[in-house]
Amino acid sequence: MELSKNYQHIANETKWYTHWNDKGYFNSTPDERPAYTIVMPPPNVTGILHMGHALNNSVQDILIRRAKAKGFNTCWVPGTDHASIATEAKVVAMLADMGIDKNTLSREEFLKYAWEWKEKYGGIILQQLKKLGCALDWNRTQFTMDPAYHQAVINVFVDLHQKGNIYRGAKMINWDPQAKTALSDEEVLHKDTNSKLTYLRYQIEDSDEYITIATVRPETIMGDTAICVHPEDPRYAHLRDQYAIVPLINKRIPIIFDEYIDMEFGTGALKVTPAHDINDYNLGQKHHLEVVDTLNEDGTMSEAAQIFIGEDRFVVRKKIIAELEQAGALVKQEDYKNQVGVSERTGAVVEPRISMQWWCKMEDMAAPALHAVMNDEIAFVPAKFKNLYRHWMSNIKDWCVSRQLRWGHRIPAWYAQGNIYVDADVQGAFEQYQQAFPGGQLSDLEQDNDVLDTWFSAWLWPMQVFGWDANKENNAELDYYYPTATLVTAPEIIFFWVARMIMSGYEYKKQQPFQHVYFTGIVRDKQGRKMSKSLGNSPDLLKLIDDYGSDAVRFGVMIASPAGNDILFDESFLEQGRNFNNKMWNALKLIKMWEGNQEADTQETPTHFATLWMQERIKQVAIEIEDLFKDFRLSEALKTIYSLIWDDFCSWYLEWIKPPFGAAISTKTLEEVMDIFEQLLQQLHPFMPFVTEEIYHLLRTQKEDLIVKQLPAYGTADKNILEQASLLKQLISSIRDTRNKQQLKPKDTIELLINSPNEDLYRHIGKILERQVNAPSITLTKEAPQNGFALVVNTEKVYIISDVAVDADAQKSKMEEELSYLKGFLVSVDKKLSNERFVQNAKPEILETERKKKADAEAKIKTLEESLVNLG
RNA sequence: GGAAGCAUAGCUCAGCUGGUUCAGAGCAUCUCGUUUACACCGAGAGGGUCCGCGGUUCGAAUCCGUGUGCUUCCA
Repeated sequence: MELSKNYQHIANETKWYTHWNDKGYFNSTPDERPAYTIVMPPPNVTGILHMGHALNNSVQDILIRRAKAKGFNTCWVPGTDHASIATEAKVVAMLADMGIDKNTLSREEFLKYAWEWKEKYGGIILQQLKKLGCALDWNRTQFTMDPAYHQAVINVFVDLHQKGNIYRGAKMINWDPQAKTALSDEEVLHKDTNSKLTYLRYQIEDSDEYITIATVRPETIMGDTAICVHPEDPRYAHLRDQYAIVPLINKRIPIIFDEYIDMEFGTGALKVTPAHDINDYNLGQKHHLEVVDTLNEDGTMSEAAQIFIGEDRFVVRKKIIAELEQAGALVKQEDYKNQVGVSERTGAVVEPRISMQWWCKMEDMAAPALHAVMNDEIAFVPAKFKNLYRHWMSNIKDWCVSRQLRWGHRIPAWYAQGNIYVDADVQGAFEQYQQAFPGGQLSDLEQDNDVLDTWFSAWLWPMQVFGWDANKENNAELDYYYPTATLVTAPEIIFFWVARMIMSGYEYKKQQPFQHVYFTGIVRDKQGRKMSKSLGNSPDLLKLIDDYGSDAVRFGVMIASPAGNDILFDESFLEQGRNFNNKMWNALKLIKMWEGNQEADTQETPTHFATLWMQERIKQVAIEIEDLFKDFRLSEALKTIYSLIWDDFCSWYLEWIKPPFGAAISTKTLEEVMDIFEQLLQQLHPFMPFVTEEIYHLLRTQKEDLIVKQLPAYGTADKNILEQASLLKQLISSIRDTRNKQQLKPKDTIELLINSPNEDLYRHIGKILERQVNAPSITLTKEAPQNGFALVVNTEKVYIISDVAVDADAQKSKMEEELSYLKGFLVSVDKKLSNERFVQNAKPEILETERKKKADAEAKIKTLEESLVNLG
């Protein structure tokens, strides 16, 4: 078969994904093997694949494929999240395009549109993950609004309510006036904003005196119910028990004193608006102030504002200034930078608002969850995120779980005659109601209109995907797959999701949901900016996969991204990955060429040392990789394999065994090189699954697929052979360097004389060395030749004789340079070794290496000096 | 205002438990090279006071403190 010039990724990727899938390699059912389970962080059903997903899912796929090769029964569960706010926003936008106002639709009508939208556009992202090669068990695909999932969520709500952990109450929450829903603290982003600090004067009642306050929200003055100053502020001490008059509406409000006030800020006097600021709210609670809510749910002024009723808060902020100025209340305005909270989903400026919501108490659930992470029952990778987690968990607040949306899990609470009945279904609620009111009718019950926070379903994910339900006995699947092995996610959702899954896991399974949490970094663009839709700086991932191949994309996102470190995405990483594909492809071509010209060889080939070395090298690297995987140092592992294949295998090994032009290769060597290549492909497979599987099968007929091939147990490598090879490499490099500097052409041959203390070694490496430096033969000698260019490699004295005139000064100065470096080096080593404290304190193996360094340096110095003497 | 992280070659970054076979990779630069695996390549080379300062230690890029700069999270 003719192999193409370069590796062609497009056809292969589809071919192999289909093959793996058809063979059922992705599917898992419990058996006698240990399980290795990962639940995929379910992307939003509205989502499309971006770089963050590529990184996140590459990591998971690597872990899964590696575990497969290690004999685990791997199970990777895909799914999507219904994403209340994000999805509802999309559906509302779609309706608007169709000329339909959401508010004119009944709940049922709206949900019909929403489900239609979900069926049509939702879950595209799962198809896209196939292009990335993800070994997901598609039979287990879940959606967080599937009927069983829904039931589990409802049951948890009811259960927590019965336990007294869920309650209804009016508190100040973050209100998104665009989506018209409550948000949790975690859903609010704080943005630096250029604002105006407005100074306003309020007249003191029954006097000509004024008190000046500073505010960034002049439109809220109608909601003022006090002015607050510091009790020790001499400027205002005389105002105790006085009242001030709110401009424009002439409302009488008390002047109160509280240490909360920062005397340095503004004028040291604060207008207190309990309905529209969390700090003011707390102050109001403390001083029993009236709460006047001057805003409607859509951010317009309410009746309570008395003026500007129905106009938007930001319009009013501008308009009111003119009126205040006319009324003589405006003192001045100055530029001011502050942080404004905006909704993570809609971008609208969030209003603090007092509102009746459902709350989940967190304190009790937080305790075991905190403990588990602190004592590494759940190990964070990297561990630095433990700090962040501890901080949040120790200051945890009750969780606002209700959202004023329609798309989601509707809260299972029914209202009748002023009472609330929480139950899994209306029938249950009705029974409760009848107990309280025996004559009550079913039609009296009205269900809560709100839905649950999306994370209130997501936090059950690792359990529910295996059929868990609070009202059901555990099942065999759950027992087998849970706790899951590793959760791979972004640090951004450590509170939203990770912490809450840990809490629900301990609450309901009395067990951690996962053993490790691997935090990926955030993918940024070249300038270090976060990739986002609004910036338009996320590359089109599917196009990149088409252009470079999935393997190259995986390589690109993995090569420079250790756990928890952000990655600055650069297309040159992908080029590197693509080139790597091609490198392996060409190695394959070379071997296939040899296959066409081979002959059985009974004798050991003169280059047999090469194979011996490569086999030991693989053992050495296999052990390194095993350790790296244990520590989740995946990018290090990839780098290690990359270098093993490119440098050791391609650059050294293949060149060493390459038969002379036109000559046949020994069948035995060919078998060995294929064995070796297969092992390398297997090590690389989790990172670059498609290209490795393809080459593996083209190399020779295989009984099984690489994806399911089990890793052999590797023993320890033979140190001697590794050292000998290292010397051989150094000899080759040094001699080539000399050839280069002597301006020798590749075709020019050289005569090589070597004065070596290890003459035996050259029986093994001599032939290789000759070929690699284009020397027809090597002469072992104890004499220095007259006309040779001398160089020293370790303790080998090498003389190169060629037709080119030798620049004796050049080689002399180079040797002297090296000699002085070595002497300096020897002094520092000697200094250490003669330091008693060092000898006493250092570990034995450190001492050993220092002694060896000393011996090596001395030997080298001796060799160099002898050579210098010979140079004259 | 509170907290965390980062600062290593021109660029993007590795460097685990402190010990010059760890100062490294890729890209970029320079020299040479198209003898049939690969120019998406090969052989070589150059390039860093490991942010400043102080400390711990026999020994620090690595640990501690501090300053500066950048980033992020929280309020």
